[in-house]
This record gives sequence, structure tokens and C-alpha cells, in this order.
Amino acid sequence: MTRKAVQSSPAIAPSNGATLVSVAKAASVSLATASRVFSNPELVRRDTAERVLRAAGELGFRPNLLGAKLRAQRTRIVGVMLPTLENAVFAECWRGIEEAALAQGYSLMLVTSRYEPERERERIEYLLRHRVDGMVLTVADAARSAVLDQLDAEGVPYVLAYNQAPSRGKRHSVSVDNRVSARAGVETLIAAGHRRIAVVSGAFVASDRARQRHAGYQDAMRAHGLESLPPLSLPAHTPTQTPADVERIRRLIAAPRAPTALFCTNDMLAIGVISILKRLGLSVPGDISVLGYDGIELGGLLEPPLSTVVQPNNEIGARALARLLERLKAGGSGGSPGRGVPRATLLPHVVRAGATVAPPA
Amino acid sequence: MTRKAVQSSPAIAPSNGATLVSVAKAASVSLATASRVFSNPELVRRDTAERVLRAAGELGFRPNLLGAKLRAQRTRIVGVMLPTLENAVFAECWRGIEEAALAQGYSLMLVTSRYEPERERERIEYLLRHRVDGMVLTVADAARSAVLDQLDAEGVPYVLAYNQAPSRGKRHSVSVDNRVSARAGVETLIAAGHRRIAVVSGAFVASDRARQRHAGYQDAMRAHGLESLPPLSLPAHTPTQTPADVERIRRLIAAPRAPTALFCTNDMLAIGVISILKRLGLSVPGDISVLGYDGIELGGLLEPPLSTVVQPNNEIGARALARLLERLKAGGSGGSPGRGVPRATLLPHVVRAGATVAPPA
DNA sequence: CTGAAAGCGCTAACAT
DNA sequence: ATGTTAGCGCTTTCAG
Repeated sequence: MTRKAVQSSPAIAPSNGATLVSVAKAASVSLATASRVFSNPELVRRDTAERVLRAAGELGFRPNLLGAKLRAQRTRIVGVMLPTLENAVFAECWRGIEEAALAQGYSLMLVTSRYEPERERERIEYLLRHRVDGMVLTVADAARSAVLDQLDAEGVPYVLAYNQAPSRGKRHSVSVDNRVSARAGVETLIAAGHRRIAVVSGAFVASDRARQRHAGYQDAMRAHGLESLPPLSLPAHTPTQTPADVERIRRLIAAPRAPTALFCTNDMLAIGVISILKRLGLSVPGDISVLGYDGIELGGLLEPPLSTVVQPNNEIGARALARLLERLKAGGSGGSPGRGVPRATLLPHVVRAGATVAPPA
Repeated sequence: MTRKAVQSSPAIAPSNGATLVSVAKAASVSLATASRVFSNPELVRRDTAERVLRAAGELGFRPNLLGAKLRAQRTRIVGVMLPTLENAVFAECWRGIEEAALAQGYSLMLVTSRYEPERERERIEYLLRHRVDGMVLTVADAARSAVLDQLDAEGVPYVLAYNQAPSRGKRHSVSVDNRVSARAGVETLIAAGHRRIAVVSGAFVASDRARQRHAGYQDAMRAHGLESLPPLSLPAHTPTQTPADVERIRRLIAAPRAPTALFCTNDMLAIGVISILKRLGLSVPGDISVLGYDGIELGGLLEPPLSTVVQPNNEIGARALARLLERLKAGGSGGSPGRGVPRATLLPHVVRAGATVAPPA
């Protein structure tokens, strides 16, 4: 029975194998009491607690969250799935999430999906294996997402970020109103005098936001008696500048009745498009106006600063996490507390003027 | 044990606490065998394995990594600490890390330090509590880092990314040669005819890379008999455009013998500086040249594309992770000698021409 | 308030 | 090749 002399030292040497048991021993209390000092201090007498704390300090005790999580059947880990961090929108969102989680003592596990539904599945499964308590995620298409259906079926609590859930649906989300805000953005273009406005987007199939924003564009055009132009759909949501991309832009602006303003469904795209336009010899906004969407900080640091529809990215992340924690505390599993509370939170947007939009030539 | 579970209609209630035990039971094998099917399949006969797998599928079994980790005393989780994701350099690096980890079946836990040593400590402690097997990190100052000292003392394996460890030191790192590459960059400025070149940096105290790059600048200047100018040190490493920042740039370029070229210690800074210069009425590179450092993709998407010293960001991340896993597999604990292998890996840099550098007016 | 005891789900000796 | 058996470090009833 004695398994002495395990000759090869095992994996990681935790520097000092101080465990709760050793702390309890050193403080002459039971394991249970030592545990309580860390998780429910109010159940322990002050001096007892202090004794334990002192022992812990002397032994260099570091709680092993694994043990706690396993036993407690709850990890206090939130899984986060974002399309990519290379688009600053999501990096800013992550920041909001991380701050909020830190403040509440929750841990995070981040995965990126690259806008690929296949990869979404795989990464979610990975989070599930880690027994995250819940998730904050941005999916390609919330309306038809295998991943979300699975999560619903399994009763895993989650909150969508950026994806805008139907207002009276069952899903929780934190976003701006993509359609309404896009319409507001396009209307500033119209107000500036533009009549021929085109949308430039990444592949619509990979982003429900892009589609909603396009719908907002159509709303604006229709409301002002203008004709919607066919959108220019580029392959990626992050900008690329392949010859093919350049050629498509060139054709777009060389057409007989070319648009005088472009509405890009995200800022990164807008930045890439502006560069291409400049290389094609056009001046922005002199020859053509460009409006972005997202409000990443970078946009404001450029010259001219990007005109764009601003969403509160940090806050979207922070609020999504906060909402998730509310759910976790309230119902535990997938339950549905919160009677009158709308599940789809819409945060306010702002159209930032910038300087990439001007009246048409 | 008498009769096997009749699972005629699986009624896959997912996430229903199917455990290895229940799977083993359903497949009429022992817990150990069931376990082996997932961790050491080669120790199990094919048909047995298939039976187990089938049972697992029917029960909707999802391994609980917590149990495995706790027992195995090794989590297969790597902690990652980066200053921020809002600087695209680190977002690109993260991508390399995530891909590499995914490929090797390792999990990640990400924290950001914001370049604050205080926060570094705190976030590292957090990772340690999660019993990560090792870490990939970028610290403010590798030479005097309380965090690194602690990690060394505790024997926690880690690999630095971006921080460049001394070539014959004990620390592992993956980076470019900051000083040499910066010198190479500045020499392209000199080759273009510039004599008065100034460095623009974030707070040096918060970044050893910035200091090394500044040293490279001095090397270049000295080697060409030029006088180093005092650096302009801005408060943050991410660009801000406060009136104070603008004023400092204005004074810099309004001086009697103002620099004709600026070397910014990172790309984000360079992008911000270029905008400020433009707003001050200067043209880049017509009136003044700007060279960046990092080679983030964004730089190439701007017009004019940013001239910069390119580091392979994805690869830095991927290699740092790979190096860490080698260490993990080799020694387990912290202090394996590793004979002839240099611990500081230097990846090649490239000076990308871009179009923000031109001969002085 | 504190203690004793029973595991959480899984892996790894050690047997067979 | 498979089974048995001990726990990993912690939380949590249930009793004092």
C-alpha cells in the first residue's frame, strides 16, 4: 500500500506542495475549517481564521483551484469565443470582458473561431470539456447556429456579444441595434448630399451583423427614396488587398454612375478600402466618402479620422459578462428567471463624424 | 453487472452527467479500460475501444478535464500573459500561440498586464492558482522582473515572447534581436540620406524592447558618425493624441535643427505619430519620414504603407509555445540544463520598405 | 463555530 | 489487454 520512493520526480514541482491539509495541520484546525477560511470566512471565528491565514502564508500555500472546481461542480470559469482578436473590435471587447471577470473573481478561457462555423463547434466543445460555467460568444450567425442550438439543448448559459438576438426571443445578447444604427450612419451620408451609396462588406454568410447593417442601409435608402445599390462583398471581414480586391473596388468606382459614398460594414474593412481608393488615385473624402462601422480606437487615430458608427466595445464585453454572471447566480443552469427583463440588451450607438465623409463632388 | 444497460432509445440528454464510470458500465469494461481508450488507445484492443466509444457516444459522454487534471497533476494548460491585445502585435502573436496549442492538445488561459508590473504579479498568481503547466509571457522588463524571479524560484517553466533574454543566460525566449534589427531599420533611414533622426517611444521604463531598440538606434548613429538626438518619450505605448502629445510632437519638429526622420519603437505609435504630423500640416514622407517597428499587418494596409521593421509575430507566438512544450515534455520542472541549446531564440527580422520613408527634403 | 467523512471524475500504479 | 484500487486537493453535508 505504501507507495514510497516514487523514483522519478513527477511533473511540475509546485514549488512547495503546501495543500489545505498541511495548512490545517500547521494551524491545528481541521481541513474543513481551513477550507472555510478561504471560501466562507464568515463562518469562522476571527482568531481561528487569522491563525489559518498565518499558517498559509508561512507555508506559501496556493489554493489549487482544480480541486475546488472539481468538488464544487462549478468552475467559475467563463468561456469566451470571439471570431478573431486581429480585428480591434474584439480586442477591445475582450478588455471589457477581462476587467469585468477580474472584478468578480471569475476566470476566462478564450478561443477564436475565425468566423468558421466548423471551428466554432470544435472550440465550443473544448470549452465544454473544461466545464466552463457559461460562455460569452460572438457567432457567425446567431439565427442558424448549430453551436447555439447545442448550448440551448444542454442548458449551458451563454450571452451573445455583438450578435443581436431577436427582441422577444429566448436568447440573451448584448449589442447595439445593428440595423437601426447602420441606418443612422447611412442617413448622415444622405444628409451630406449623397444619393449613390454602396455597401462594402465581408462575406455576408459569415456575419449576421453585416447582413443587419446592410438591411439598415436599405432602410435608409428606401426612406429617402433612393435606390439601393448591389453590395460589394469581399471574401474576408478583415481587410486584404489582393489584386482581385483592388480590381473589384476599381470597377465599382469606375462604373458610369459610380457611388459617391461607401458604407463599410466594419472599420477594418473601411481602413483597407480607403487605402485602396487612395492608391487608385482618389481622395477621401474629396472624391469619395467612406463610412465605417465599429468605432475602434484606431479609426480616430488616423488622418483623416474615420467617420464611423461607434459601438461601445468595452462595454459590450463587460455587460455581456455581467449579464452572464447574473444568470449564473440566479438560475445556475439554463433556467429562465428575470420576468420582465428583456434578454436582448441594446446599447446606444453614436455616429462619429470623423473626416472621411464630405458632400459629394 | 448483471445486465447491461438497455439503451434502446438513447434519448441523448446531453450534458447529463455521463461520467467515465457510466460509460465503462455501459460498455461492460472497467473504469481503467474506459479511461485508457481516451488517453492511451494503443493499450486497448480495437473492438473493446470501439465498444467504449459507442457507449460514450450514446451517453453523450464529455470528459471532465478537471478530474483528469487534478489526478494527473498536470493540466495541459498554458498560461499566457501579454501586455494588451489592443496592440495588434500581440493579437497576432496570440494567434500563433493558439494555433500551436490547439495542434498539440494544450489549453490556454490568457491574461493581460497592461504593461503594469503590479498587475503582472497579480495575473501571474492567478495563472499559478490554476496550476498551468507553464507560461508564455511578455513582461515589461525581463531584466528586473519580480514575476520572473518568482517563477524561477518556484521552478515554473516559462518562455518569454518578445522579451529578449541575454544570449547565454538561463531564461528561454523567442524574439527578434531588438537592438540589431532596430539598427538595421535606422540604417535604412541613414541610407536614404537622413542625418537628424529622432526616436519616438512609449515610456522606456515600461518596455525593455523599447530600450533595446533605442540602443540599436544609437548603434546606427554612432556607426555613421551621427549624433543621437534625445528621444521623445510619450506616456503610453499605445498611441494617444492628447493635446499634450500633439504639442510635444509640434515642438520636436519646430526646433531649429528638427529631425528629418522619426523612428518609432512600435507600429501603433508610428501610426499615431503620422496622423499628428499630418494634422500639423506636414506630409509623410514628403516633409518628414517615419519608420515603425513590429510589422503588424495593419501597417501594410494603410496608404502610404508604413515602413517598418518586421518581426514574425505569429511565429514568435507559435515558437514560444512550442519551446515551452519541449521543456514540459523534457524536464517537467523548471531547471533542466539543456546542454548546447541556446535558450534565447532569435528569429529573423526584415525591414519592410513601405512608403513612409523618403530622402530628406 | 468546528470536525469527521464522503466523495467530485479521472488517472496510474499494481495486479492479473 | 484489462481490472482493482488508491487517491489528486478541495468543498460540503452532517454531527457535534
